[in-house]
Amino acid sequence: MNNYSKQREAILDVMKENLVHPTAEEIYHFVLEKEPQISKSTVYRNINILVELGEIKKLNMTVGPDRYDYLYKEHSHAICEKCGNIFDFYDDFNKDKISKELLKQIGNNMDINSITIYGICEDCKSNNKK
Amino acid sequence: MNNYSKQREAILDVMKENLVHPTAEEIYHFVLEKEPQISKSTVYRNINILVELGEIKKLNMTVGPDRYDYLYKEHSHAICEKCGNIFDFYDDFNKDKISKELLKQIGNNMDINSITIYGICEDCKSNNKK
DNA sequence: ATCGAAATTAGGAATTATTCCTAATTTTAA
DNA sequence: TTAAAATTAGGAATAATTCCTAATTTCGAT
Repeated sequence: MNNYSKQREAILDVMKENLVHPTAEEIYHFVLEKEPQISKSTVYRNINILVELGEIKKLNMTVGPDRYDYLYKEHSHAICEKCGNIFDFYDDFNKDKISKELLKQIGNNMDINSITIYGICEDCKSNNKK
Repeated sequence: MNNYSKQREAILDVMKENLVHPTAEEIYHFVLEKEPQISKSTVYRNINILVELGEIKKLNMTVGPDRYDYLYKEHSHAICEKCGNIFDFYDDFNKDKISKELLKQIGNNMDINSITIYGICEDCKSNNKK
């Protein structure tokens, strides 16, 4: 794994141009405009490779399919569990502190990749239908 | 939604007895021992209801299907993105502080349900095959 | 540049995870 | 006790993703 292909480059370009946390399906449609005969399996395979290479991040969603984010700058995410909206934010609670706390509590020295806050956003709270 | 049924009670019992973050499929198999003719759709439907009622929590996984956790006590999760292991831990960085930070940065007063740390655990770091 | 090995591709089949549908049964509450 | 509302089992349908294969592209050593 790691040979050049214009398909993989087109996918990464799409991720750089669209900072909107697209799903795999959405990435596929964006890429189709650059590479009209790319196949969906190629898109899925390369998304996984790019995640593994650390070029993009996978966002695990509560509602709907997973989403992806290009890491132009280190940041965290707050995700609404009702509407699925994703809010980027820049945290100041540092990883070192959490890292030490994890080691103390679970006895496992994890490398932290990201911190995600799950909750209910303001709009969903006021549009409360329950 | 909210009538008593022994099926739903059996699912909640399974969640209370198995603090191992099971998948929906695993919950189905555990429940089968109590309710041998329960159907998988009933399990899925009730899992979703119990999540909505706040009795159990859905854990969004990077690898594999989603997992569920009975909330015997408020806690956070650290999830290994490689092996899928879930570590429960009790954080001391309080929600209020993060809440205020979110409001300041994204201008949205979210209710925080949970904080999840995604990373790579010690075992996966040392068994590094890359 | 040329050639063989390794990696990647398109396209579609297969698989996995979950939701939806329907008629029958169970629960509720008046 | 009874009718309305909720829930169920079972299976079909859908959604999301991975797998398979033969053809093509890329790479690296000449």
